[in-house]
Amino acid sequence: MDDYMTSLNHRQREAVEATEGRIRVVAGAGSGKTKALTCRYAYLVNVLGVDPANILCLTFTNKAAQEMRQRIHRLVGSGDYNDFVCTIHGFCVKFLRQEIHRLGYPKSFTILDDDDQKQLAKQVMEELGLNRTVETVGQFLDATANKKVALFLQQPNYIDRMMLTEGLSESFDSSALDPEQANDMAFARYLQLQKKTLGLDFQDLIFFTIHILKRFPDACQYWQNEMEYIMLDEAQDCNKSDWTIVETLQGIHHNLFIVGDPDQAIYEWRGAKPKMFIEFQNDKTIVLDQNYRSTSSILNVANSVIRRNRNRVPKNLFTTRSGGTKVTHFHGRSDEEEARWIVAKIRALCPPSDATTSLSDFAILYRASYLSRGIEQALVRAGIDYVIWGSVRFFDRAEIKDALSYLRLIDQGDDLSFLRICNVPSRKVGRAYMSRLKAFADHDGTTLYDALKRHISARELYKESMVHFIDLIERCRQLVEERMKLPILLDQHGTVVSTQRRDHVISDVLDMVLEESGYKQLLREDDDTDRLENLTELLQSVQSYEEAHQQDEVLSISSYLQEIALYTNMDLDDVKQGTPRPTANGQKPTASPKVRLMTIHQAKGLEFPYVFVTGLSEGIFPSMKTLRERKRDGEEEERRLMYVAVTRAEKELFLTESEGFSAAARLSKYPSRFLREIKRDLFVTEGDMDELLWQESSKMVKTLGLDFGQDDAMTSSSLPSSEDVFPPGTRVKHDILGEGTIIDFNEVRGSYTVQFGNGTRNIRGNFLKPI
DNA sequence: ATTTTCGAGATTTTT
DNA sequence: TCTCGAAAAT
Repeated sequence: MDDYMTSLNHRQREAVEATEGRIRVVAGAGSGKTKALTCRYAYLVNVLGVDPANILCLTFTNKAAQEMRQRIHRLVGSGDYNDFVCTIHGFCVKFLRQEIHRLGYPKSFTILDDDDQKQLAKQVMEELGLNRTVETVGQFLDATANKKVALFLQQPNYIDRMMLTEGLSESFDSSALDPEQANDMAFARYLQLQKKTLGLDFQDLIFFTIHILKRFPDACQYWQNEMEYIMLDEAQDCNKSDWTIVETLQGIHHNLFIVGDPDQAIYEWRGAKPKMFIEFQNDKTIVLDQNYRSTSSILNVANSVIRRNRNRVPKNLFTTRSGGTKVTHFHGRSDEEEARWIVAKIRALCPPSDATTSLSDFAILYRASYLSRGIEQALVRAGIDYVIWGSVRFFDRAEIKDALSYLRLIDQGDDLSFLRICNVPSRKVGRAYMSRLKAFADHDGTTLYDALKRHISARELYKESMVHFIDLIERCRQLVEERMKLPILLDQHGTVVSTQRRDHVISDVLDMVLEESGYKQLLREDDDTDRLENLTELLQSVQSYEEAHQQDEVLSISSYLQEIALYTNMDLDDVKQGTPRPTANGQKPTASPKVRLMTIHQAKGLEFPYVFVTGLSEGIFPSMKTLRERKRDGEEEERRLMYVAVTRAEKELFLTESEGFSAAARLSKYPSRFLREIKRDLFVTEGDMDELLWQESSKMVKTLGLDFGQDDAMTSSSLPSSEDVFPPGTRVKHDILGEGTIIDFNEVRGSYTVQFGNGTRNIRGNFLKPI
């Protein structure tokens, strides 16, 4: 601990020791922000003696929470304490498991993922006869989400009424409605169906938490009291509701420590409010601007990118490590050439025989996930191992969801899991059969599965395949019940002796249901080894869960399902118990080192020795769509994204783009403004580039009306970068006006007031040469 | 009534 | 690359 403290610089130390009150830390990229946070947590526990149960430490992603937990663990020692090191959603789940009974929900409420919501939406649309070509399921869900927000803002007590049967469950007759109303009917129906599943989506987790905090003062006070110290990471990416929760929770102790970087705010598109970080009422602000990550060559590029943003609090990152290899720009004649160059570069820097560099030192970043395609092809051709980081995530895979749905059906018998797997593998039930079954269920007021069980012998429903299906589910349920009755045996030391049969109940049931349902057979017939392997892995992860919770009274299918519910978009390795942890820079210990491909958003918070930022073309990055929809704000956020990308690099940075036609942007590709904004002498260009193309780009941008500069000084590369600001008194020469003296520099306009022989003029820097 | 097949279209970012 | 919907085949 003490060692750790001495390794901090004085600002970091100040942050660690500022435990009381409202503290804000502005932490630039690579300035040791996580170090300060984890160390502060350890300081609270080890030096102040605060109980970890009273510290809330909120992160932005599950991955970040995971890493934070591990680093804290190393500093604080073992113990079951890291309960409240989590994402905001993770906190809400913990909160709601304890408090949601106030709203009439069971504490075992489920969390609805995208697929579940789609399922619900489809059902609603089908019922109300909404044409899916007019409005897709996705659009329907977007609209529903928006309506939910509006409803919550206008009348948050709708949540109270959710559980009352009146209010939302009138019978729906869509025929006599005009389209406008039909939409609201669909919305109401959606809420009604959702309520029936006793499930909350991600947004509900937040809303329900806020609602309970507001409506039940005793609950609110309890939690305010518990949360003696609150830390909030990535505060610039929090939205209004996130802030509401955090500000409410700090209501008694007022110890709120927030960390963020307005220059890395890249989630405004989904409602983040970086302004709330900037305007945060605080007792003390600490700025961490010493960068420990990158060389100065890289940092100069980063600074010269971000200083173009007008809406920003000025801050310049610095490093004591000067020099480093100059940043390289590559211009390809086609996207294939761009990809080939990247691959060749990697080969050159990391020859197969070399032990000093590893393929895992390389990251290839892009604006949108579909851009990985071309690069992948080139990598495959060159025989370089790569992984696409966080693309198709383990728990998002169809076979995993199917398997978990079987488990959920056995445990809960709910409609959503039933709908997902009742015909997988095919039991020859289609739309017609399902609507008959639905009629039975509606009539009885039961779930689909219960209705099926009860009426299977009815003429309309009888089907041999379904008889088998029911039989299988029932046998699984019996097995679970039988096993759960077995007591946990402890010896005199309190250790578990013989729970074999009980321990493995979840994995045994899972195995049984996948085998006997014919699900595995289906995959074997398709020779789908990948998916079979995934199922094996799932089984193993269930087993390790069972082992980790051996002594737990609550070990059950539902506890397992609840545990993984929030981690559904993480890789299996992160969820598995007892697996090796990611290293400090977010790398996963993989058997063979691999180049990593990811979107810039996914790269946030990570660092790599060698970074390629690819697809730097107008319309792709910055993205045309963003520019069109959000104008200048959009452009500034894209620029911050560029800043994030650039600051990922430790040793060397490569910026690549190519000519050709961009299908997404529907136009020919030109070098991105973000490239053109960097001073030319900060990077070298490789590849065969026509200087004219470079010049053309800004014209092209202007014709499209997508340049948001307030005047020419901002759009062209004339804005002087900090290194070459002429101080007042400098003698300069102008081609036409002759020699003069700098009087002043106007930061906003990017121009100098110059005293010439015949009076003063405001002149932009690139028209002036020092004498 | 259900399943299969085929072609077209669309692709940001996350909890 | 993947998803979705419509038409053809069983």
